[in-house]
Amino acid sequence: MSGTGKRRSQKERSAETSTRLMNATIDLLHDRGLARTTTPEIARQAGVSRGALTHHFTTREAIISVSVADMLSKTTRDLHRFAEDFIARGGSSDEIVDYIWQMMDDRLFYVTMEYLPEARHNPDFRADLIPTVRDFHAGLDAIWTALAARTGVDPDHTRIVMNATMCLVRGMISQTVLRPNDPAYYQEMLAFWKQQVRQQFPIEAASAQDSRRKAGTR
Amino acid sequence: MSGTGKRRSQKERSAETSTRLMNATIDLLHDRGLARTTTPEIARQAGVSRGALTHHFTTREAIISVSVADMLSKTTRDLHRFAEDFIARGGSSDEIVDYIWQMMDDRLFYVTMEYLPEARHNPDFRADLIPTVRDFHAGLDAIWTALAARTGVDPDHTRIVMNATMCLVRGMISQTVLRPNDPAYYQEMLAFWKQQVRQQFPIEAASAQDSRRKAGTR
DNA sequence: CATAAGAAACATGCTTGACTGTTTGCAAAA
DNA sequence: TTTTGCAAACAGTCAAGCATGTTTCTTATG
Repeated sequence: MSGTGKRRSQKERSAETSTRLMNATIDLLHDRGLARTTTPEIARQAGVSRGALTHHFTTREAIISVSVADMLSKTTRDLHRFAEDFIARGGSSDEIVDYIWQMMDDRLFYVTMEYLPEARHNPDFRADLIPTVRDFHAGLDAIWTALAARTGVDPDHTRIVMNATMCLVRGMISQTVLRPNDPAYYQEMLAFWKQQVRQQFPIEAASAQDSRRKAGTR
Repeated sequence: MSGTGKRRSQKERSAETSTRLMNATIDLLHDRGLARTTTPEIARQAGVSRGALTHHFTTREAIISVSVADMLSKTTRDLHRFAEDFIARGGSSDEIVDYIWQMMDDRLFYVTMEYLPEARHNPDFRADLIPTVRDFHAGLDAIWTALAARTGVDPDHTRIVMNATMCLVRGMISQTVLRPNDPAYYQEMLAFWKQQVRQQFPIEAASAQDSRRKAGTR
Protein backbone atom coordinates (compact mmCIF):
# COMPACT_ATOMS: atom_id res chain seq x y z
CA MET A 1 0.00 0.00 0.00
CA SER A 2 2.01 2.95 1.24
CA GLY A 3 5.30 1.06 1.27
CA THR A 4 7.80 3.06 -0.82
CA GLY A 5 9.41 -0.20 -1.93
CA LYS A 6 9.74 -3.80 -0.94
CA ARG A 7 12.36 -3.17 1.68
CA ARG A 8 11.02 -1.76 4.89
CA SER A 9 12.84 -1.13 8.10
CA GLN A 10 11.74 -2.90 11.25
CA LYS A 11 10.35 0.34 12.57
CA GLU A 12 8.24 0.83 9.49
CA ARG A 13 6.91 -2.68 9.60
CA SER A 14 6.19 -2.42 13.28
CA ALA A 15 4.50 0.94 13.00
CA GLU A 16 2.28 -0.14 10.15
CA THR A 17 1.16 -3.28 11.92
CA SER A 18 0.39 -1.35 15.07
CA THR A 19 -1.59 1.20 13.13
CA ARG A 20 -3.53 -1.47 11.29
CA LEU A 21 -4.35 -3.16 14.57
CA MET A 22 -5.51 0.04 16.24
CA ASN A 23 -7.62 1.05 13.27
CA ALA A 24 -9.14 -2.40 13.16
CA THR A 25 -9.95 -2.14 16.85
CA ILE A 26 -11.80 1.15 16.44
CA ASP A 27 -13.60 -0.15 13.37
CA LEU A 28 -14.76 -3.20 15.28
CA LEU A 29 -15.80 -1.19 18.32
CA HIS A 30 -17.92 0.97 16.07
CA ASP A 31 -19.32 -1.71 13.80
CA ARG A 32 -19.77 -4.68 16.11
CA GLY A 33 -19.39 -3.48 19.69
CA LEU A 34 -16.96 -4.04 22.53
CA ALA A 35 -18.16 -7.55 23.36
CA ARG A 36 -17.53 -8.69 19.79
CA THR A 37 -14.17 -6.96 19.61
CA THR A 38 -12.14 -10.04 20.44
CA THR A 39 -8.45 -10.45 19.78
CA PRO A 40 -8.93 -13.03 16.99
CA GLU A 41 -11.47 -10.72 15.37
CA ILE A 42 -9.15 -7.70 15.59
CA ALA A 43 -6.32 -9.67 14.01
CA ARG A 44 -8.55 -10.88 11.20
CA GLN A 45 -9.87 -7.37 10.54
CA ALA A 46 -6.33 -5.99 10.49
CA GLY A 47 -5.15 -8.76 8.20
CA VAL A 48 -2.42 -9.95 10.52
CA SER A 49 -2.03 -12.96 12.74
CA ARG A 50 -3.10 -13.04 16.33
CA GLY A 51 0.52 -13.58 17.21
CA ALA A 52 1.35 -10.18 15.73
CA LEU A 53 -1.29 -8.65 17.95
CA THR A 54 0.03 -10.24 21.12
CA HIS A 55 3.51 -9.17 20.07
CA HIS A 56 2.50 -5.52 20.00
CA PHE A 57 -0.08 -5.47 22.77
CA THR A 58 0.24 -7.54 25.89
CA THR A 59 -3.45 -7.85 26.65
CA ARG A 60 -6.84 -7.29 25.14
CA GLU A 61 -7.52 -4.44 27.51
CA ALA A 62 -4.25 -2.84 26.43
CA ILE A 63 -4.99 -2.77 22.71
CA ILE A 64 -8.45 -1.38 23.31
CA SER A 65 -7.23 1.23 25.72
CA VAL A 66 -4.38 2.32 23.44
CA SER A 67 -6.60 2.39 20.36
CA VAL A 68 -9.18 4.55 22.07
CA ALA A 69 -6.52 6.91 23.38
CA ASP A 70 -5.11 7.16 19.87
CA MET A 71 -8.50 7.97 18.41
CA LEU A 72 -9.11 10.61 21.04
CA SER A 73 -5.77 12.28 20.53
CA LYS A 74 -6.34 12.41 16.77
CA THR A 75 -9.70 14.03 17.40
CA THR A 76 -8.06 16.48 19.76
CA ARG A 77 -5.55 17.43 17.06
CA ASP A 78 -8.43 18.11 14.66
CA LEU A 79 -10.10 20.14 17.36
CA HIS A 80 -7.04 22.33 17.83
CA ARG A 81 -6.78 22.87 14.10
CA PHE A 82 -10.42 23.92 14.05
CA ALA A 83 -9.83 26.18 17.04
CA GLU A 84 -6.94 27.93 15.31
CA ASP A 85 -8.94 28.52 12.20
CA PHE A 86 -12.01 29.51 14.18
CA ILE A 87 -10.10 32.07 16.21
CA ALA A 88 -8.32 33.45 13.15
CA ARG A 89 -11.52 34.22 11.31
CA GLY A 90 -13.85 34.83 14.26
CA GLY A 91 -16.45 32.15 13.67
CA SER A 92 -19.99 31.99 14.98
CA SER A 93 -21.41 29.95 17.83
CA ASP A 94 -23.59 28.10 15.31
CA GLU A 95 -20.46 26.81 13.69
CA ILE A 96 -19.16 25.43 16.95
CA VAL A 97 -22.36 23.54 17.59
CA ASP A 98 -22.35 22.14 14.07
CA TYR A 99 -18.72 21.12 14.32
CA ILE A 100 -19.26 19.35 17.62
CA TRP A 101 -22.28 17.50 16.32
CA GLN A 102 -20.43 16.38 13.21
CA MET A 103 -17.44 15.27 15.21
CA MET A 104 -19.46 13.29 17.73
CA ASP A 105 -21.78 11.79 15.14
CA ASP A 106 -18.80 10.73 13.02
CA ARG A 107 -18.10 7.62 15.10
CA LEU A 108 -16.56 9.42 18.08
CA PHE A 109 -19.45 9.10 20.48
CA TYR A 110 -20.64 5.79 19.11
CA VAL A 111 -17.25 4.36 19.94
CA THR A 112 -17.37 6.14 23.28
CA MET A 113 -20.70 4.50 24.09
CA GLU A 114 -19.00 1.15 23.61
CA TYR A 115 -16.22 1.62 26.12
CA LEU A 116 -17.95 3.92 28.60
CA PRO A 117 -19.68 1.10 30.49
CA GLU A 118 -16.40 -0.76 30.72
CA ALA A 119 -14.69 2.40 32.00
CA ARG A 120 -17.39 2.67 34.64
CA HIS A 121 -16.62 -0.74 36.07
CA ASN A 122 -12.90 -1.03 35.40
CA PRO A 123 -10.77 1.47 37.36
CA ASP A 124 -7.55 0.72 35.45
CA PHE A 125 -9.20 1.25 32.13
CA ARG A 126 -10.81 4.43 33.38
CA ALA A 127 -7.52 5.73 34.74
CA ASP A 128 -5.92 5.15 31.33
CA LEU A 129 -8.55 7.25 29.63
CA ILE A 130 -8.97 10.22 31.92
CA PRO A 131 -5.80 12.12 30.92
CA THR A 132 -6.63 11.80 27.23
CA VAL A 133 -10.14 13.00 27.86
CA ARG A 134 -8.75 15.95 29.74
CA ASP A 135 -6.63 16.93 26.73
CA PHE A 136 -9.69 16.69 24.58
CA HIS A 137 -11.59 19.07 26.83
CA ALA A 138 -8.68 21.48 26.76
CA GLY A 139 -9.10 21.58 23.00
CA LEU A 140 -12.76 22.41 23.42
CA ASP A 141 -11.91 25.11 25.89
CA ALA A 142 -9.67 26.81 23.36
CA ILE A 143 -12.60 27.32 21.03
CA TRP A 144 -15.15 28.52 23.52
CA THR A 145 -12.71 30.72 25.37
CA ALA A 146 -12.02 32.53 22.13
CA LEU A 147 -15.72 33.07 21.64
CA ALA A 148 -16.09 34.29 25.21
CA ALA A 149 -13.22 36.75 24.87
CA ARG A 150 -14.54 38.17 21.63
CA THR A 151 -18.09 38.63 22.93
CA GLY A 152 -17.06 39.71 26.40
CA VAL A 153 -19.03 36.99 28.09
CA ASP A 154 -18.03 35.60 31.47
CA PRO A 155 -15.70 32.62 30.87
CA ASP A 156 -17.35 30.62 33.65
CA HIS A 157 -20.73 31.06 32.08
CA THR A 158 -19.26 30.18 28.72
CA ARG A 159 -17.88 27.00 30.16
CA ILE A 160 -21.33 26.03 31.35
CA VAL A 161 -22.77 26.58 27.89
CA MET A 162 -19.94 24.57 26.40
CA ASN A 163 -20.45 21.66 28.75
CA ALA A 164 -24.19 21.75 28.26
CA THR A 165 -23.63 21.60 24.53
CA MET A 166 -21.42 18.56 24.90
CA CYS A 167 -23.95 16.87 27.15
CA LEU A 168 -26.82 17.64 24.83
CA VAL A 169 -25.00 16.18 21.86
CA ARG A 170 -24.00 13.10 23.84
CA GLY A 171 -27.61 12.55 24.78
CA MET A 172 -28.76 13.07 21.21
CA ILE A 173 -26.36 10.45 19.90
CA SER A 174 -27.48 8.08 22.64
CA GLN A 175 -31.03 8.53 21.48
CA THR A 176 -30.21 7.63 17.89
CA VAL A 177 -29.84 4.02 19.03
CA LEU A 178 -33.51 3.60 19.88
CA ARG A 179 -34.76 6.36 17.60
CA PRO A 180 -32.90 5.89 14.35
CA ASN A 181 -33.63 7.17 10.87
CA ASP A 182 -35.01 10.52 11.93
CA PRO A 183 -32.45 13.15 10.91
CA ALA A 184 -35.10 15.88 10.87
CA TYR A 185 -35.72 15.32 14.57
CA TYR A 186 -32.07 15.82 15.42
CA GLN A 187 -31.62 18.78 13.11
CA GLU A 188 -34.62 20.47 14.68
CA MET A 189 -33.17 19.99 18.13
CA LEU A 190 -29.80 21.29 17.00
CA ALA A 191 -31.45 24.36 15.51
CA PHE A 192 -33.21 25.01 18.79
CA TRP A 193 -29.96 24.65 20.65
CA LYS A 194 -28.04 26.93 18.32
CA GLN A 195 -30.62 29.58 18.97
CA GLN A 196 -30.24 29.14 22.72
CA VAL A 197 -26.48 29.43 22.47
CA ARG A 198 -26.75 32.50 20.30
CA GLN A 199 -28.72 34.18 23.06
CA GLN A 200 -25.82 33.59 25.43
CA PHE A 201 -23.41 35.49 23.18
CA PRO A 202 -25.45 38.53 22.18
CA ILE A 203 -22.86 40.92 20.78
CA GLU A 204 -21.77 38.54 18.11
CA ALA A 205 -22.57 40.94 15.29
CA ALA A 206 -18.95 42.11 15.42
CA SER A 207 -17.80 39.87 12.60
CA ALA A 208 -21.15 39.20 11.03
CA GLN A 209 -20.01 39.89 7.50
CA ASP A 210 -18.22 36.58 7.07
CA SER A 211 -21.10 34.32 7.94
CA ARG A 212 -20.22 31.78 5.34
CA ARG A 213 -21.25 28.41 6.62
CA LYS A 214 -19.37 25.32 5.68
CA ALA A 215 -21.70 22.80 7.20
CA GLY A 216 -25.19 23.30 5.83
CA THR A 217 -27.72 23.13 8.57
CA ARG A 218 -30.74 21.34 7.14
CA MET B 1 -37.15 -14.84 53.91
CA SER B 2 -40.84 -14.15 54.33
CA GLY B 3 -41.98 -17.69 53.66
CA THR B 4 -40.50 -19.84 56.41
CA GLY B 5 -41.60 -23.27 55.27
CA LYS B 6 -45.02 -21.90 54.52
CA ARG B 7 -47.03 -23.55 51.81
CA ARG B 8 -47.19 -21.27 48.80
CA SER B 9 -49.07 -21.75 45.58
CA GLN B 10 -47.14 -22.51 42.41
CA LYS B 11 -48.00 -19.11 41.07
CA GLU B 12 -46.64 -17.41 44.14
CA ARG B 13 -43.43 -19.39 44.04
CA SER B 14 -43.02 -18.81 40.36
CA ALA B 15 -43.72 -15.12 40.57
CA GLU B 16 -41.32 -14.57 43.42
CA THR B 17 -38.51 -16.43 41.70
CA SER B 18 -39.05 -14.51 38.50
CA THR B 19 -39.04 -11.24 40.37
CA ARG B 20 -35.91 -12.14 42.26
CA LEU B 21 -34.19 -13.04 39.01
CA MET B 22 -35.23 -9.85 37.26
CA ASN B 23 -34.18 -7.68 40.18
CA ALA B 24 -30.87 -9.48 40.37
CA THR B 25 -30.36 -8.87 36.67
CA ILE B 26 -30.91 -5.14 36.99
CA ASP B 27 -28.72 -4.99 40.08
CA LEU B 28 -25.92 -6.72 38.23
CA LEU B 29 -26.31 -4.57 35.14
CA HIS B 30 -25.98 -1.51 37.32
CA ASP B 31 -23.27 -2.72 39.64
CA ARG B 32 -21.07 -4.84 37.42
CA GLY B 33 -22.07 -4.21 33.81
CA LEU B 34 -23.62 -6.21 31.00
CA ALA B 35 -20.51 -8.25 30.24
CA ARG B 36 -20.33 -9.47 33.83
CA THR B 37 -24.06 -10.17 33.99
CA THR B 38 -23.77 -13.88 33.25
CA THR B 39 -26.45 -16.41 33.96
CA PRO B 40 -24.50 -18.09 36.80
CA GLU B 41 -23.95 -14.68 38.35
CA ILE B 42 -27.61 -13.74 38.07
CA ALA B 43 -28.66 -16.98 39.70
CA ARG B 44 -26.18 -16.49 42.53
CA GLN B 45 -27.29 -12.90 43.10
CA ALA B 46 -30.94 -13.96 43.13
CA GLY B 47 -30.19 -16.82 45.52
CA VAL B 48 -31.65 -19.49 43.24
CA SER B 49 -30.11 -22.20 41.14
CA ARG B 50 -29.14 -21.71 37.56
CA GLY B 51 -31.69 -24.35 36.67
CA ALA B 52 -34.42 -22.15 38.07
CA LEU B 53 -33.23 -19.39 35.80
CA THR B 54 -33.27 -21.54 32.70
CA HIS B 55 -36.70 -22.77 33.70
CA HIS B 56 -38.13 -19.27 33.69
CA PHE B 57 -36.08 -17.70 30.91
CA THR B 58 -35.03 -19.61 27.83
CA THR B 59 -31.90 -17.62 27.10
CA ARG B 60 -29.58 -15.04 28.56
CA GLU B 61 -30.79 -12.45 26.09
CA ALA B 62 -34.35 -13.16 27.17
CA ILE B 63 -33.85 -12.56 30.87
CA ILE B 64 -31.96 -9.34 30.21
CA SER B 65 -34.52 -8.10 27.75
CA VAL B 66 -37.44 -8.92 30.02
CA SER B 67 -35.75 -7.43 33.08
CA VAL B 68 -35.03 -4.18 31.30
CA ALA B 69 -38.56 -3.97 29.95
CA ASP B 70 -39.87 -4.56 33.47
CA MET B 71 -37.70 -1.80 34.89
CA LEU B 72 -38.80 0.59 32.18
CA SER B 73 -42.47 -0.11 32.69
CA LYS B 74 -42.13 0.43 36.43
CA THR B 75 -40.48 3.76 35.74
CA THR B 76 -43.25 4.62 33.35
CA ARG B 77 -45.83 3.91 36.04
CA ASP B 78 -44.01 6.23 38.40
CA LEU B 79 -43.90 8.81 35.65
CA HIS B 80 -47.65 8.65 35.15
CA ARG B 81 -48.21 9.00 38.87
CA PHE B 82 -45.99 12.07 38.89
CA ALA B 83 -47.82 13.44 35.86
CA GLU B 84 -51.20 13.07 37.55
CA ASP B 85 -50.00 14.82 40.65
CA PHE B 86 -48.14 17.45 38.66
CA ILE B 87 -51.20 18.27 36.60
CA ALA B 88 -53.46 18.32 39.64
CA ARG B 89 -51.43 20.90 41.44
CA GLY B 90 -49.93 22.75 38.47
CA GLY B 91 -46.24 22.24 39.11
CA SER B 92 -43.34 24.26 37.78
CA SER B 93 -40.94 23.47 34.96
CA ASP B 94 -38.12 23.40 37.50
CA GLU B 95 -39.85 20.49 39.17
CA ILE B 96 -39.97 18.54 35.93
CA VAL B 97 -36.27 19.00 35.30
CA ASP B 98 -35.46 17.96 38.85
CA TYR B 99 -37.71 14.92 38.63
CA ILE B 100 -36.18 13.80 35.36
CA TRP B 101 -32.67 14.21 36.68
CA GLN B 102 -33.48 12.26 39.81
CA MET B 103 -35.15 9.51 37.85
CA MET B 104 -32.31 9.13 35.35
CA ASP B 105 -29.58 9.42 37.97
CA ASP B 106 -31.31 6.80 40.12
CA ARG B 107 -29.93 3.88 38.13
CA LEU B 108 -32.24 4.29 35.12
CA PHE B 109 -29.73 5.74 32.71
CA TYR B 110 -26.77 3.89 34.15
CA VAL B 111 -28.56 0.67 33.36
CA THR B 112 -29.52 2.08 29.99
CA MET B 113 -25.89 2.80 29.20
CA GLU B 114 -25.20 -0.86 29.76
CA TYR B 115 -27.66 -2.25 27.27
CA LEU B 116 -27.68 0.57 24.72
CA PRO B 117 -24.57 -0.64 22.87
CA GLU B 118 -26.03 -4.13 22.73
CA ALA B 119 -29.28 -2.71 21.38
CA ARG B 120 -27.30 -0.92 18.72
CA HIS B 121 -25.81 -4.13 17.37
CA ASN B 122 -28.58 -6.60 18.07
CA PRO B 123 -31.78 -5.97 16.07
CA ASP B 124 -33.88 -8.49 18.01
CA PHE B 125 -32.94 -6.98 21.32
CA ARG B 126 -33.59 -3.50 19.97
CA ALA B 127 -36.98 -4.51 18.61
CA ASP B 128 -37.93 -5.89 22.03
CA LEU B 129 -37.15 -2.57 23.67
CA ILE B 130 -38.62 -0.01 21.30
CA PRO B 131 -42.30 -0.41 22.30
CA THR B 132 -41.48 -0.10 25.99
CA VAL B 133 -39.42 2.99 25.32
CA ARG B 134 -42.32 4.44 23.37
CA ASP B 135 -44.61 3.97 26.37
CA PHE B 136 -42.05 5.71 28.50
CA HIS B 137 -42.01 8.70 26.20
CA ALA B 138 -45.78 8.84 26.25
CA GLY B 139 -45.53 9.26 29.99
CA LEU B 140 -43.14 12.13 29.53
CA ASP B 141 -45.44 13.70 27.02
CA ALA B 142 -48.26 13.73 29.54
CA ILE B 143 -46.28 15.97 31.83
CA TRP B 144 -44.99 18.43 29.31
CA THR B 145 -48.25 18.64 27.43
CA ALA B 146 -49.91 19.71 30.65
CA LEU B 147 -47.33 22.40 31.11
CA ALA B 148 -47.75 23.54 27.52
CA ALA B 149 -51.52 23.73 27.83
CA ARG B 150 -51.38 25.72 31.04
CA THR B 151 -48.84 28.23 29.74
CA GLY B 152 -50.29 28.41 26.24
CA VAL B 153 -47.04 27.42 24.57
CA ASP B 154 -46.97 25.65 21.23
CA PRO B 155 -46.99 21.87 21.88
CA ASP B 156 -44.45 21.24 19.14
CA HIS B 157 -42.06 23.68 20.67
CA THR B 158 -42.71 22.15 24.06
CA ARG B 159 -41.82 18.76 22.69
CA ILE B 160 -38.50 20.09 21.50
CA VAL B 161 -37.74 21.46 24.94
CA MET B 162 -38.75 18.16 26.48
CA ASN B 163 -36.56 16.13 24.19
CA ALA B 164 -33.65 18.51 24.64
CA THR B 165 -34.03 18.11 28.39
CA MET B 166 -33.91 14.35 28.08
CA CYS B 167 -30.86 14.50 25.85
CA LEU B 168 -29.08 16.91 28.14
CA VAL B 169 -29.64 14.70 31.14
CA ARG B 170 -28.56 11.61 29.23
CA GLY B 171 -25.34 13.36 28.29
CA MET B 172 -24.78 14.54 31.82
CA ILE B 173 -25.09 11.04 33.20
CA SER B 174 -22.74 9.78 30.52
CA GLN B 175 -20.21 12.32 31.63
CA THR B 176 -20.32 11.20 35.24
CA VAL B 177 -18.39 8.10 34.18
CA LEU B 178 -15.23 9.98 33.29
CA ARG B 179 -15.93 12.97 35.52
CA PRO B 180 -17.17 11.53 38.79
CA ASN B 181 -17.41 13.03 42.25
CA ASP B 182 -18.34 16.53 41.12
CA PRO B 183 -21.98 17.06 42.10
CA ALA B 184 -21.55 20.84 42.06
CA TYR B 185 -20.69 20.70 38.38
CA TYR B 186 -23.88 18.86 37.54
CA GLN B 187 -26.05 20.96 39.79
CA GLU B 188 -24.70 24.11 38.17
CA MET B 189 -25.53 22.79 34.75
CA LEU B 190 -29.00 21.76 35.88
CA ALA B 191 -29.57 25.24 37.30
CA PHE B 192 -28.57 26.77 34.00
CA TRP B 193 -30.91 24.47 32.16
CA LYS B 194 -33.84 25.12 34.48
CA GLN B 195 -33.42 28.80 33.78
CA GLN B 196 -33.42 28.17 30.04
CA VAL B 197 -36.57 26.09 30.29
CA ARG B 198 -38.27 28.73 32.42
CA GLN B 199 -37.70 31.21 29.63
CA GLN B 200 -39.62 28.93 27.28
CA PHE B 201 -42.71 29.01 29.50
CA PRO B 202 -42.94 32.65 30.46
CA ILE B 203 -46.40 33.01 31.96
CA GLU B 204 -45.88 30.32 34.49
CA ALA B 205 -46.57 32.50 37.51
CA ALA B 206 -50.29 31.90 37.06
CA SER B 207 -51.98 29.95 39.85
CA ALA B 208 -53.08 26.38 39.41
CA GLN B 209 -56.80 26.78 39.79
CA ASP B 210 -57.84 25.62 36.35
CA SER B 211 -56.05 22.31 36.23
CA ARG B 212 -58.47 19.51 35.64
CA ARG B 213 -57.49 16.04 36.68
CA LYS B 214 -59.43 13.74 34.37
CA ALA B 215 -59.68 15.50 31.08
CA GLY B 216 -55.97 15.78 30.40
CA THR B 217 -54.25 12.90 28.73
CA ARG B 218 -54.99 9.80 26.71
C1' DC C 1 -60.87 -36.23 53.16
C1' DA C 2 -57.25 -39.11 51.74
C1' DT C 3 -54.30 -40.20 48.39
C1' DA C 4 -52.20 -41.20 44.16
C1' DA C 5 -51.13 -39.36 39.53
C1' DG C 6 -49.39 -35.76 37.23
C1' DA C 7 -47.72 -31.18 36.36
C1' DA C 8 -45.03 -27.38 37.45
C1' DA C 9 -40.99 -25.47 39.78
C1' DC C 10 -36.47 -26.13 40.77
C1' DA C 11 -31.59 -28.41 41.03
C1' DT C 12 -27.39 -30.70 39.21
C1' DG C 13 -24.24 -32.20 35.89
C1' DC C 14 -22.38 -32.51 31.25
C1' DT C 15 -20.95 -30.87 26.46
C1' DT C 16 -19.50 -27.71 23.42
C1' DG C 17 -17.41 -23.77 21.89
C1' DA C 18 -14.85 -19.60 22.20
C1' DC C 19 -11.65 -16.45 24.08
C1' DT C 20 -7.45 -15.09 26.57
C1' DG C 21 -2.75 -15.43 27.65
C1' DT C 22 1.55 -18.15 26.71
C1' DT C 23 5.02 -20.64 24.39
C1' DT C 24 7.48 -22.33 20.70
C1' DG C 25 8.99 -21.91 15.77
C1' DC C 26 10.79 -19.25 11.92
C1' DA C 27 12.13 -15.66 8.60
C1' DA C 28 13.74 -11.04 7.78
C1' DA C 29 16.31 -7.19 9.24
C1' DA C 30 20.34 -5.22 11.89
C1' DT D 1 24.78 -14.04 14.59
C1' DT D 2 21.72 -11.71 17.24
C1' DT D 3 17.62 -9.44 17.52
C1' DT D 4 13.16 -8.17 16.07
C1' DG D 5 8.68 -9.01 13.90
C1' DC D 6 5.50 -12.19 13.17
C1' DA D 7 3.05 -16.98 12.90
C1' DA D 8 1.06 -21.11 14.74
C1' DA D 9 0.04 -24.36 18.07
C1' DC D 10 -1.18 -25.04 23.19
C1' DA D 11 -3.33 -24.77 27.75
C1' DG D 12 -6.54 -23.02 30.99
C1' DT D 13 -10.97 -20.90 31.91
C1' DC D 14 -15.72 -20.12 31.68
C1' DA D 15 -20.21 -19.23 29.94
C1' DA D 16 -24.32 -21.01 27.38
C1' DG D 17 -27.42 -24.35 26.46
C1' DC D 18 -29.27 -28.76 27.30
C1' DA D 19 -30.72 -33.03 29.52
C1' DT D 20 -31.83 -35.48 33.24
C1' DG D 21 -33.00 -35.87 38.23
C1' DT D 22 -35.70 -34.14 42.44
C1' DT D 23 -38.97 -31.54 45.14
C1' DT D 24 -43.30 -29.05 45.71
C1' DC D 25 -47.86 -28.14 44.60
C1' DT D 26 -52.54 -29.34 42.27
C1' DT D 27 -56.28 -32.14 41.28
C1' DA D 28 -59.02 -36.08 40.18
C1' DT D 29 -61.05 -39.92 42.26
C1' DG D 30 -62.74 -43.28 45.60
